[in-house]
Amino acid sequence: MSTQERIPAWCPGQEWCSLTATASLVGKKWHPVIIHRLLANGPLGFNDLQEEVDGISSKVLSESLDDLAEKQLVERRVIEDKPVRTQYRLTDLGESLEPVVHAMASWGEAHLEHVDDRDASLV
Amino acid sequence: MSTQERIPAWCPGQEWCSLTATASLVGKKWHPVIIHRLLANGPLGFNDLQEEVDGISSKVLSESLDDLAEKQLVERRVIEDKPVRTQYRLTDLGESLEPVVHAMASWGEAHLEHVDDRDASLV
DNA sequence: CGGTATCCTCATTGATACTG
DNA sequence: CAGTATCAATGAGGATACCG
Repeated sequence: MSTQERIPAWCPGQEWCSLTATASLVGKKWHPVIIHRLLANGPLGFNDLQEEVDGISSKVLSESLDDLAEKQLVERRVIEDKPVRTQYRLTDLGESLEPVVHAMASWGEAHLEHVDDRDASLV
Repeated sequence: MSTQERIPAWCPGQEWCSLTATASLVGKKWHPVIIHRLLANGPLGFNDLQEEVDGISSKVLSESLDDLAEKQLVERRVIEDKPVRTQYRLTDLGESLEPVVHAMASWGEAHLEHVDDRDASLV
């Protein structure tokens, strides 16, 4: 994979390029959740993962996993038993996102929870 | 602002809700950059901010700031001099995102830089 | 079980121009 | 300086169905 795909073309070499590049990974709707689930529950099959990430369609999950695999954050491993199984696991690079995902989750818990105090009708 | 807008409706009360909620703030293309610039360079006027965030159109900057203000991460302050000036600054809630933005920027620097070693034609 | 293939809708972005 | 208006383009996401 080339830099072109990792560093967006419109990013004009600023100080914050790496920030937006990270956002383009972690900012996708389902990517942080998928990473979070794989961090928590180890390697998972496709359908297991779909249940973990409740609400995602198989199409979007498939596309997300393709994207994550292309970015070398997730590794797809086919187990050649019968019936054939598939496992998705984080690569080392993917696991290295743990602090980022953790920071995001922590912030959400700390700062969105007290919003619920004002309007606890949901959640 | 109600919980409905902060916690996405499709988020089924899972463990990772707060994660996706954070992602919906920090995952927007320009939001982390705007926050980063405001963290680094204090209060800024509209046009100053547009220069800091090189490449953003005034329309998108305006919309992003509206969004950030609505989420109480950024405060808009009109200075009633002549000519009228505007200042955008982070709220306390906005500043509390510093660890998240920092984690994202650090990860990007640490893990995208060595990609450039393989293809240093850009950046 | 582990996906593709369609089709559709809506959100986001961008370019450009214009205003008080 | 600080935006708004308009319009076009893109693409992410969702619903559903189907396949080996």
